[in-house]
Amino acid sequence: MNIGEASSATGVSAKMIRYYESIGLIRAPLRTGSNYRVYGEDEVHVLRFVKRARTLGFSVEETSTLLGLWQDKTRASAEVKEVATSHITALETKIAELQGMVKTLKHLAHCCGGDNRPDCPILDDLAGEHPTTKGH
Amino acid sequence: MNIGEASSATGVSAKMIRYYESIGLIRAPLRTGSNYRVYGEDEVHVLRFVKRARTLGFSVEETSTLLGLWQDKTRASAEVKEVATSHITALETKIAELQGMVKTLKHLAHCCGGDNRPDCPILDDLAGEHPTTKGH
DNA sequence: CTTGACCTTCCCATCATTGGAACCTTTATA
DNA sequence: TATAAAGGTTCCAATGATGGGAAGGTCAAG
Repeated sequence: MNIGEASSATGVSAKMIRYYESIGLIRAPLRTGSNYRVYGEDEVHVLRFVKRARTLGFSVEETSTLLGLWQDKTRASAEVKEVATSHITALETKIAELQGMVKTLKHLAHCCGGDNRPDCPILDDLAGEHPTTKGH
Repeated sequence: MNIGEASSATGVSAKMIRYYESIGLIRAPLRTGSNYRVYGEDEVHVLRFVKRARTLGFSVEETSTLLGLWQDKTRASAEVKEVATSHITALETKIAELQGMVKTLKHLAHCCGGDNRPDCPILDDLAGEHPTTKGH
């Protein structure tokens, strides 16, 4: 299997497969006489693992840790759970942050006429004048 | 006011002030004879506008648009509302995405013993074996 | 044997921000 | 007044994850 086939078998682009190899996330595969990368089932399995972890929002660094734990037969599940739960916490922090932005923006958009007049509470807020918070 | 004072007056780092100037988001200020940037109240006001917009998650590009609308006395508030609401939509899409990740991870973490045994549903899921979804 | 699809390496761009080097200016202190 | 600290200046590089593209080698089918 060459890189293009491995790519379509895993959903990881050929570009990214080479990148993951270059940063040491995955091991360099064997090459053909004409320098083509050759992938087998094991490599595809690793790539799918990486793909899934990335889809779940783990960074490449975290994915590397998880990959190490996966390949370590003696690891404790507690270690994995620790990585996962701290990732959950980070995601929830991010979500709360975004929700705060949405809340503020929705309030401003609600107060904004959205018409042809130049008065705009959104811009007023951005400018640091807060007339919308007074009368509401 | 030099760049350091403008920075502490607005919460925008001196580095970023120079950057915003270099990409044309803000105008280049006057300079002293010794080439120091000089800021006045107007510039500080603009910087605060930028800071607020960035805090609300608008990209620099969007911030630039909003800044243009702010400085355009004849603009319609509808234009501003359009920028804001499409940003809200983007934020909500991102939130939903992150919530999906959290949901999956919480499910996996819940199924994971978190003990000293090597069995780990989280890794099993990442590896593409889905035993947790069966018995649940 | 040519064509087109694939592979290789290498460099560049993104987005917003930070860090640092090398150097100049201003201010405070000994 | 000499000097040191704190600030300014420009320029270059890195981050994280990915995409784009050029220049060139290789493989398959027609």
